[in-house]
Amino acid sequence: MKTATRKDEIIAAASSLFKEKGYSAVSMRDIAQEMGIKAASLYNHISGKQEILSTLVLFLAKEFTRGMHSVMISERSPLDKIRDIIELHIDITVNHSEALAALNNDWMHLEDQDLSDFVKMREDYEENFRTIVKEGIKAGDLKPRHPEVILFSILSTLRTLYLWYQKRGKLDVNILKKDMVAVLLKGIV
Amino acid sequence: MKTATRKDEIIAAASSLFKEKGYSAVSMRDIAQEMGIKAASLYNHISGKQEILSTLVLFLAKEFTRGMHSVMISERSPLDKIRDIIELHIDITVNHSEALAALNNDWMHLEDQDLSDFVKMREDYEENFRTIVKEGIKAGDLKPRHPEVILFSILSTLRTLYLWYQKRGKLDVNILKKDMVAVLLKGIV
DNA sequence: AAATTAGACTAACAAACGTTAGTTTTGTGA
DNA sequence: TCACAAAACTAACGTTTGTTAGTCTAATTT
Repeated sequence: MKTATRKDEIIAAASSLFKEKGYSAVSMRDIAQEMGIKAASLYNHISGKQEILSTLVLFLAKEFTRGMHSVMISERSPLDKIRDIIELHIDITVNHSEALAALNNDWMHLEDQDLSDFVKMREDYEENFRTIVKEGIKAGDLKPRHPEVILFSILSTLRTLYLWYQKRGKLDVNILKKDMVAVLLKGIV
Repeated sequence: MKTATRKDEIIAAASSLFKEKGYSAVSMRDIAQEMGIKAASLYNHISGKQEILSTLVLFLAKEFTRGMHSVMISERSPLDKIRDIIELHIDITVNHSEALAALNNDWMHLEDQDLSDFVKMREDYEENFRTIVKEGIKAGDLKPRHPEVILFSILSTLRTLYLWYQKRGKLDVNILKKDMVAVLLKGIV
């Protein structure tokens, strides 16, 4: 557990502001004020506003990519893989709830290589998920519904979880996982 | 069916840009360019950027509020009311898919009275939904799960539907409703 | 034909933006 | 105590921002 550098502190402060107002509505002066310093001082630690965003977003994108990869190479059933993906999202949400807003809402403000890297990772992630869903249907694990609707309903719930997790007073992670898996897989009626 | 005024055209152009980059990242010059005119000309039709946002967001918020109200006063079962709410979201998504991005992501840039009006409507909407879910559980219509988790999983799926609706080539509305109700209520396994 | 109006235009404004340059302060190790 | 590096500062830059004022044009109304 290495100590947080000044750069990490800036990124954390920025995350919090991005979550409230979005990347474009947050100025370097806002971030500096949150840190108790002047805007120009930020440049002793980071190269610019864009670096804050890309550090934030690409870190999380890689986290999801890595998680999906280990699910893919596991020998578990399609249904269990979906359970694992749900838990992956919950784990990342619990550990990085501030930064997830930027991942979801501000990725389009990335530039050049960072943007195309991100889009690639996101597309691959969805494609892998889609494959698992299709395998689940073929194997009879899942009901024979349109894979796209299943994929969408699970993914949009998981992607917006960060919005609720904080508001509802940080529920216990294991209870959350249990409830979430139950509702998403078995429905409510 | 009254014809679209120039103001309506501006709001439509702005919606499309807001959806792509968010309210703060879109300039009046961007909107003007989309219309093929100069930024200053926009002010012959609207009072400012803020009016575009509030027109957009409050219109939709009222649409949801009105829809929820007619569901509430109906004499249907809690389960049927939830079905109706799902269909309400799908109808609004199909008819206003561009504007929904601003509702979801840019409402916090509203000012003063508009902001507090919006927040009130949104809170009331969620509270009404929550009440229906609780009644459904009490009546035995729904499984006895935590109402908050049910509410969250349905609502976050419905709220992000606009993102998928366009990407997946505008599916048929009735099929979409059927699939959606099935997946959200009965689960996938 | 004259008058009115809707809707575009150019030019400019003050404020806020991200960022740079150069300087001063602060804390650490020799 | 001195030297050095880390990290703050002030001041300013060129751009972009939302918006206003005033003007011109083309269509519609009288």
